[in-house]
Amino acid sequence: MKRRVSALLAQWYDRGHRDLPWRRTADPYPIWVSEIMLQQTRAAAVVPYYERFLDRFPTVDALARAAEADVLALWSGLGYYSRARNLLAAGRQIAARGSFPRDYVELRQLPGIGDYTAAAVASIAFGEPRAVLDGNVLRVVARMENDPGDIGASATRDRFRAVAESWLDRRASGPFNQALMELGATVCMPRRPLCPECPLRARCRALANGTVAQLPVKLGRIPPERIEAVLLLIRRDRRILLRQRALSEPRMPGFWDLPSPEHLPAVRPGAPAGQFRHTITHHRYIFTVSPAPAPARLPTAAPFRWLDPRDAATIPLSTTARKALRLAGLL
DNA sequence: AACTCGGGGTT
DNA sequence: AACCCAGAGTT
Repeated sequence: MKRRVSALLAQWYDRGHRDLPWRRTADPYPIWVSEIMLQQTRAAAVVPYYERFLDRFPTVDALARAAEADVLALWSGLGYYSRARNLLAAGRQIAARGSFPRDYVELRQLPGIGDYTAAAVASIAFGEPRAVLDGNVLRVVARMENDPGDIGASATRDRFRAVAESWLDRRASGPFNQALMELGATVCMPRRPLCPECPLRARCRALANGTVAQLPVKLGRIPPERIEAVLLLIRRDRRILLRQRALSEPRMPGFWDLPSPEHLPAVRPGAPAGQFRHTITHHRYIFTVSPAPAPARLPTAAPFRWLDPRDAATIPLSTTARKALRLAGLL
């Protein structure tokens, strides 16, 4: 007697799963916010940001009225800041329109909502029968089917999506999708998966073939690039000199950061106070933090301001600046 | 299809 | 040091 994948998943999920805050609501707005924060970000890292964000912006109208700098300040440290900008832009579209999008097609048109997020919100909030395809699902499908296709290739994704859709419980798509992702996150993990505990082990072709550890296949990895840079720690009384990144800069436009020597050529950096590492995608930065005397006059080419570290949570401050201030014992 | 996102936890 | 995470936008 072969039971459906969805039945095996549902029984396993109902026996116990992580208690995540966005699973306690049926309101599409917080579900949407959670899905944006969860893009390329682990659930455990999202939880405190999610709580703070919804405390500050409890409704889509409250979000729509917010200043972008305030949204970015709450996002500061979570990374991938275009998510926050797109979230705000989409929230303003929704508020202007007067109603929350009601299905996958409408959701998919909003900035920051791609195939995954549209399917996730549509299924979890509205019960629409859409299968999600995220990193967890790709891994579970690759192993269940023992499929060595490159998960970065569109042909593989189309094939895997068809499998997920064939499993989908159309009457309970939200719980089904969450159960499948939960399985990938807590049992069918990238390394050292817990196959003996897996509710799908009897149907897993990779387990039967002994190829679990080789799946999924992901080709075309980019080698990391090492970049060294200096951050200047310039103090006046209790305050620290910050420089705002230009709106035209590709990375983190509008964010406040510590200045570097190229921004203040007249300043002579002192002996380093320390170093820290910072990684994003394939860039590995090594920052040296150097105290320096305040310049007699600040250049006018870039906007500067003085920050009392106690106000650090109120502005969009880069994580590198936070790390530097923490290293210096100022935060 | 390739590339980028100035994160960060886990192994 | 890899690996990769409830991905999306741009070129």
